[in-house]
Amino acid sequence: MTELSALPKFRRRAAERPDEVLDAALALFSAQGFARTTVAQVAARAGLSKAAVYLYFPSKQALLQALVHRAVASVAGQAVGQMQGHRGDPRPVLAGFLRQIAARMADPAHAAVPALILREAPHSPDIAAIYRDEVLALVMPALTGLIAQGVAGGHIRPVDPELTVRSVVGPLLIHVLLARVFAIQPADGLALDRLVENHLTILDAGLAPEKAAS
Amino acid sequence: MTELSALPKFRRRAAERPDEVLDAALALFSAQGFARTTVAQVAARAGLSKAAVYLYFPSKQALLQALVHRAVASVAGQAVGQMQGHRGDPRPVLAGFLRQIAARMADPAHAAVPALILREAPHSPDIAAIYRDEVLALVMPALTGLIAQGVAGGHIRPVDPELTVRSVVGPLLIHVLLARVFAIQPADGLALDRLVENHLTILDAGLAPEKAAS
Amino acid sequence: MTELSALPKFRRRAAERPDEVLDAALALFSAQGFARTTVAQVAARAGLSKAAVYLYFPSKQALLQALVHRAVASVAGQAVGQMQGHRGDPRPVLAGFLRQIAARMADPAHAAVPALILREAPHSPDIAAIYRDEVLALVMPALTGLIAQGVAGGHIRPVDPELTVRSVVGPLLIHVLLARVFAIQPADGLALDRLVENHLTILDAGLAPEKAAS
Amino acid sequence: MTELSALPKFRRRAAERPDEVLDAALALFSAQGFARTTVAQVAARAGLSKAAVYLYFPSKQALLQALVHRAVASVAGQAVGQMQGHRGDPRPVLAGFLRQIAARMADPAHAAVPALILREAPHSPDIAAIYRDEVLALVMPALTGLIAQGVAGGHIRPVDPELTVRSVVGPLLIHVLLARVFAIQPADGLALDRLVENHLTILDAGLAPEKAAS
DNA sequence: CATGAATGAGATTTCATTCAT
DNA sequence: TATGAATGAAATCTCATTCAT
Repeated sequence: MTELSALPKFRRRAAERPDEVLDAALALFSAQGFARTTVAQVAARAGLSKAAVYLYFPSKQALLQALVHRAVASVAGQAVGQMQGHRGDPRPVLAGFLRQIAARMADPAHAAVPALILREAPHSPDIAAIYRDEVLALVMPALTGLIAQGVAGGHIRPVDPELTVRSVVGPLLIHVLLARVFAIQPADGLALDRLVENHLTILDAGLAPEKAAS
Repeated sequence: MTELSALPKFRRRAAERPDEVLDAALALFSAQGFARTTVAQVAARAGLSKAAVYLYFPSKQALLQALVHRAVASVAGQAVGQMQGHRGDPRPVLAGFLRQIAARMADPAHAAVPALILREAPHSPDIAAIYRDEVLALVMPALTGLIAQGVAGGHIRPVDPELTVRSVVGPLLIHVLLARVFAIQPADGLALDRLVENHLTILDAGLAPEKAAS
Repeated sequence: MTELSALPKFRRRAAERPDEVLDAALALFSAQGFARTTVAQVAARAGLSKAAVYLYFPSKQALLQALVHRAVASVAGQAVGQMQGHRGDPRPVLAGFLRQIAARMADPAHAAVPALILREAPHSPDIAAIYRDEVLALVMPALTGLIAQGVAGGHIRPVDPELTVRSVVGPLLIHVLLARVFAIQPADGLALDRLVENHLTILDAGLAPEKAAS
Repeated sequence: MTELSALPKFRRRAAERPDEVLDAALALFSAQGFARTTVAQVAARAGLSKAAVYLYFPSKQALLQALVHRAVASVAGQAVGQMQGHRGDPRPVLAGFLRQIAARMADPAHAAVPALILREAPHSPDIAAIYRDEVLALVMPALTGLIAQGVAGGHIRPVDPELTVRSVVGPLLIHVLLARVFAIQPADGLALDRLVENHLTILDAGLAPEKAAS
């Protein structure tokens, strides 16, 4: 499967192993759910014995946590930076942000973890916490602040910044959810680009300050 | 225990039993997830023996299906009727629709089933199918049609009706999801009303036809 | 396996089952030790499935506890009664007590539980506690009190009552231990009677008050 | 690699290693029992890798055997010598022997092996055999012979020498067992000295030849 | 209609042991 | 000599499901 000679049993490459195991786990957890996936399946997919999985992760639950951690690391920071210091009309920044998320969601591998979290979080408070603390706690306030600043500067209509965040990102997320969970999507496929542009049209006008009528 | 005649001890009301079982199942599935709930727990909560559950439902999976069926039964029809024949600006109808959903979501009992479905659907194509066929397949086209008609009549901006549906309902659904899954909500609680009104403000302007300037 | 017709699978007699399981467990734990005995072995010996064992006992450890409890119930009371109110020379009572224990120890079934406890107690504080609290805490003070009263009344030499208890019962217990653990015993078998009588000879003289020589 | 020169960090003294492993094993087996102790724990405590343990001992069971062997090595000879050729009243020799054992038992490190053996012997005939053959087979006959000679010489009462051995050593052993297993001991601690002296008082009188009354 | 008793088939986790380096 | 990596074989415990009553 790799290269050179075929070493049947022992392969001894510890450094890569944990990641391989997490890859296998992600694929299976996403496809079947955490509870329905057995450690044996993860091991088999990673090309290891069950016991070897426990060499790297102390429990099945730890596997899930490590998985989420790995996926979540670095996700938030990128986007937040751009918003932090922004002054002026927030709409271009919001547009950029949505397009960025859309690009990420287009890759099923990236969409898999949030989907997994959405399903497992209710039963695993720790899983929910990881995502809440490492992603949402950073991104949501940044968005809220961005909008608040826009309102203050008169660049956008006087809306509730915190609630408006939902109006900004909700449509994109629901679009992906509908497609992934119920296979409900436009005839020409996921059409994320079109979805984003259509939504931005509405958002742009929806947030525009009232025309100071004469 | 319920009706008129006093048969307090020897209650043998066969007709209500299945519903009681489903009530128990819903509560438990919602709280712990389908896979983590045992038939024994459902039976205990319904005040029956495990075997009795199998008297009414042939399997644990059937329990879930029946549950979803029951919840979904009449949900769609109500809303669809109002949209079906509407002519003119769709925005008031959309507003009414959102307020209706919001009212329903405010009751945790009503929000439970969609949340459950969201989590179980990926692993149970049949569950996804029930919801898709009995709810989404009715509501989504109705909304799409309503918007298309609004565009055609010049009441709203020329948007893609199918994609705009996401912009209409997404914010509300994401709001509830954030609150339920990650406990992320405004300081003053779920604030569904405020969310809807804030969103409608944006939506109203966002969908408004371009001012024919000059 | 039992009587009448051969009912291959279901036997339905719940009342006797727990005791049958405990019997099986005692036999196996005694022969192989607790850690080396599997629940599967216990189940097989009791003529049940593994799962059925868990129907009656929530864990393997609980099996051990129930076992000890059952064996220990009522053991202490009998002997203690005779000592409680005794006045006068304690030696006949001690002799009776030792003969009673010896008779009990002659039956391997009775000796098994103390032997088991001796081995498992160090790792299972709860097991040690059961025996300590339900047997030793009753018998040892009774013996101590009996001897103290004998000393006070001048019937026996002024010995330390608490320590003398060891001199009374130690030889018998060590004899059984040597035989069971190392198969070290007289040529003619366990010879419990001879052991007790020989020990009583020594004890009788050993405890006798000093001849108040003239 | 080993010799003279000071290599404080890079210590590679192969010769001591097996003993260090046995030390670790003894501590752990005593504290947790053989079955509950893992080879990994032993290795960790000895500051080695698991595999290194297998370099010195072919199996976990061999570890236990070596342990017992080492502990047992010189134990017996000392005491036996004194008894072998004794002529005259055996009681002073018995007293010396008991005091010697008591002194040894006062050190938990010395008491650990017999306690361990007591627990593991029933499941490991080889372990029982080591102790039986290398300790008991020497000490018990020596004690028996000593007593027999005392009886023959009229120094002590005509008792059964083999059984009387139990009366001599049993109390001491039971005292230690009660303390170790059930934490049952005098208020002022293990009090081994007092126990021995109290027991010797009884034993002295108990073995004394009948007063040739007139 | 209802249930107590029972189980087969697994799931997670552990651990003594081995081997390439 | 020493070890990190790996595993086969088991052990405990769970659970959906069945059947005699």
